[in-house]
Formats: sequence, structure tokens, C-alpha cells
Amino acid sequence: MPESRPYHHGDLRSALLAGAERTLREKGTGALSLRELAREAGVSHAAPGRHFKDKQALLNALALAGYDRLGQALDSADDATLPLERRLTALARSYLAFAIDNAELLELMYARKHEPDASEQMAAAVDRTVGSLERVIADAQERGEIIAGDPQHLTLLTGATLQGIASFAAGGMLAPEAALDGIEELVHLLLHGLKPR
Amino acid sequence: MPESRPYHHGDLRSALLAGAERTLREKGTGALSLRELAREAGVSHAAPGRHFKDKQALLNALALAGYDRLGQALDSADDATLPLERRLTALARSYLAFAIDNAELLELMYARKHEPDASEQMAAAVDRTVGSLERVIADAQERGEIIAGDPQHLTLLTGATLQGIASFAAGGMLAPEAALDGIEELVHLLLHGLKPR
DNA sequence: CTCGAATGTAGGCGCCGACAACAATGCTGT
DNA sequence: ACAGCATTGTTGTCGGCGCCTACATTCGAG
Repeated sequence: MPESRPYHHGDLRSALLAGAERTLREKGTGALSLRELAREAGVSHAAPGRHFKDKQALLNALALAGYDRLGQALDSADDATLPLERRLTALARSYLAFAIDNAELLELMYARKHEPDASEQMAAAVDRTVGSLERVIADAQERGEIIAGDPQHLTLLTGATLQGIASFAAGGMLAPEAALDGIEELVHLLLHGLKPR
Repeated sequence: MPESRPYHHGDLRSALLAGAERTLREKGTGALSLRELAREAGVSHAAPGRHFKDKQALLNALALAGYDRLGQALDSADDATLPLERRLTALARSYLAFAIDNAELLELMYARKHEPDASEQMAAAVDRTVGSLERVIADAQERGEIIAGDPQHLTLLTGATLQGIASFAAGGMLAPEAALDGIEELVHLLLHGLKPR
């Protein structure tokens, strides 16, 4: 039986992150334990300590990876040739889809617990993500399709609405399909406002 | 010395809830421990078990109490005699203020972990809270100040935006004062939309 | 090929939540 | 008045956790 694992795992760090994300998705943040992850990876309970100084460090790494994936999703969903409303809708749908099937991960990404160290990388990641949306807004402003004003404010409004919907969906207050189905109407309302014209 | 506490605490349940909320506010959800609460209340580590079957039960009770306080805040902030935009602004400000200085509690209230038992009460509490906003929307619709359409959809949009802003503020992505200061503009944008008129 | 750095192991500490067995107290019906 | 039961609190224990330290194995640069 050559199947006695080698002393060194080979890529424990990645294995831990992968396992952590699986657990996150299947059982939630609360059920995440370093010892359990170590068991799944077939190493001793202290081995994870070699790769993550503590549990929070692993969560930070997880969040960072999440920003990468989200950023990629948004980038590939953004089509600058589309007319404004459809462009925004596509972006919104992409964000919402990510938020819905990465609910726990997204919560981690937004958690305000990152040490000053990781915070820098985190802030950069956030900026990159927000940038996708801000770009669309700024473009539309240049073309006169959107009212003037600090683009950051308008981005904030738009982003907040999306995040709010995502939050409702994650909290069970809104069925995920309903959230996705309602996107077109949502974007329309956002653009045209609640008041009659 | 008569100062040996009586065998019975008197109102341990309330004391635990109060202590829990203090801890929640000061150190966050993660730092909340039943044993610690018991210590603070001057009882043995198992005493809390008499009042809350497990930790989640205490969290549920905390969330319920939170809904009560939020509902009260919203009710007393709603002034039906105000014109629409000012009325909405006042309501929004009230919600945001609550969200900002009860961030951890609000997170608990939105957490999707409530047992089927408590879920009923929880759902009722949510409905009551959402009702405050829905009432304003419905009133405005009747007066023709807001476009027609399912009031629940419009409420969803408005609520989502508020919750999103609150979420950004809680996550440190937006300074709390900035959030509160931006409310008027935010409500205005919501009513009039992003497109030029 | 050696020796230090990187990685994994074994054991232990103090904390936690949950449970069970037992003790003190409050309350209700008679 | 008080017996008996339900309520509330105590002590002790169990397994699990995160984190730390001391030690073992392997890798890789010189």
C-alpha cells in the first residue's frame, strides 16, 4: 500500500481554502473549523497554522479570493456596446447571481474585521469591484443619459440598491428567483424614479 | 453580611438579554458567550440554560427585541402629514440611524438561522417593520404622487436601497455621517430617477 | 552533501456549549 | 399551614475548538 500519504501534503494551503469554501457554501460560516478542515485534508490539527496565522487570516484569504471571482464575473458581464438600461441590467444580474450563490462568502467579504494588514489589499479589491459599476455610470453621464452629479453618489445609490436586494434574498425575505426575475423592473425604476413623469 | 446574593436571581432572563446586547454593541457577535454572560450576571455557567434552550434561542430573543425597537422607531418617525419626499426622508433617516448604531443587532435580525418555531414570530415582526414603509408608498400611490404598480415592488426597491446603504455603512465602506448626510439626496434620486427629465 | 528553512506532528492550555444529577426556592391547592 | 410539584440555580463532566510550544521530517540553496 503506497497510499500512506507523504509527510508533506503538497498544496495544503489551496486544499484548506477549497475545503473552507465548500464548508462555507454547505454549512455556513459558523460551522467552519480549522481542525475540521485539517481532518478533511488528512493532516494534523496544527498544520493549518503553518499557512494561516489564525482563523481570521484564512477568512481574509477567502474574502480576497471572493473579490477576485466577483470582479471577474462583473468584468465579463459588462458590455460597453449595450444601451444603458440593458448594460446596467446585465451588470446587476451578474452581481445578484454571484450574491445569491455565494451568500456566505459575500458576507465574509463585507465583514468589517480585517486586520490593518489585509485591509489594504481588501480595500483595493473593493475599489476594483466598485469600479465596474462606476465606469458604467460615468460613461452614461458623459453621453448625457444620466443626470449630472458626483458619479460616486450615483454609484452608491445603484450599488446600495443591488446590495440591498442581495441582502433580502440572502436573508430569505425574497426568493432568489424573484430577485433575479425582478431585475429588469428594478433597473427601470432606478433609472426613471418613483414619481410619475 | 447579607450581601450573599439570593439563590434566585430574580430576573435572570432580562439580565442576560441586556448583557448580551451590551456585548453585541461593544465587542461584536463573535465575542458573545453564554458563560461570560452568566459570569456578568453573577450566576453559574449553566443557569442561562434554564431560560434559553441554547445559544441560538438567546439570539432569536435578541432579534425579536430588536424588531420591537426598530418598529417603534419607525412608527414614531412616520408623520403622515408631511409631503411625500420629506416623509420618506424622515423614515429613511430613522432606519439608517437604527442600522448604524445597532449594526450587529441588525445583522442578527436578518440572519437566516431561526428555527421554524421562532420563525413565525420573526416573520410577523418583519412584516410589521416592512409595513411602515409600505404604508407610505401606498398612501403616495393613492394620491398619485408615485407611479402605479405593485406597491410591494416599490417598497422592495426603496427598502433595498436603504438596507444597502446601511450595509455599506456597517461594513466601513461608507462613513456613518456621510450616510446620514446623504439621505436627502438619496431619497430625491430614488423618487426622480437617474435619467434626466 | 550539509545545514537551515519550510512544513507537518504531538501534546497541552483555557475557553466554549451542551447535558445530567442534584439543591434551593416559589407557588398552589387544600 | 404546609405538602408537593414546578421553577430556577449549582456542580461536574464531555467533546470540540483555537492557539501555543516543542519536536520531527522533508526540501532546497550553497
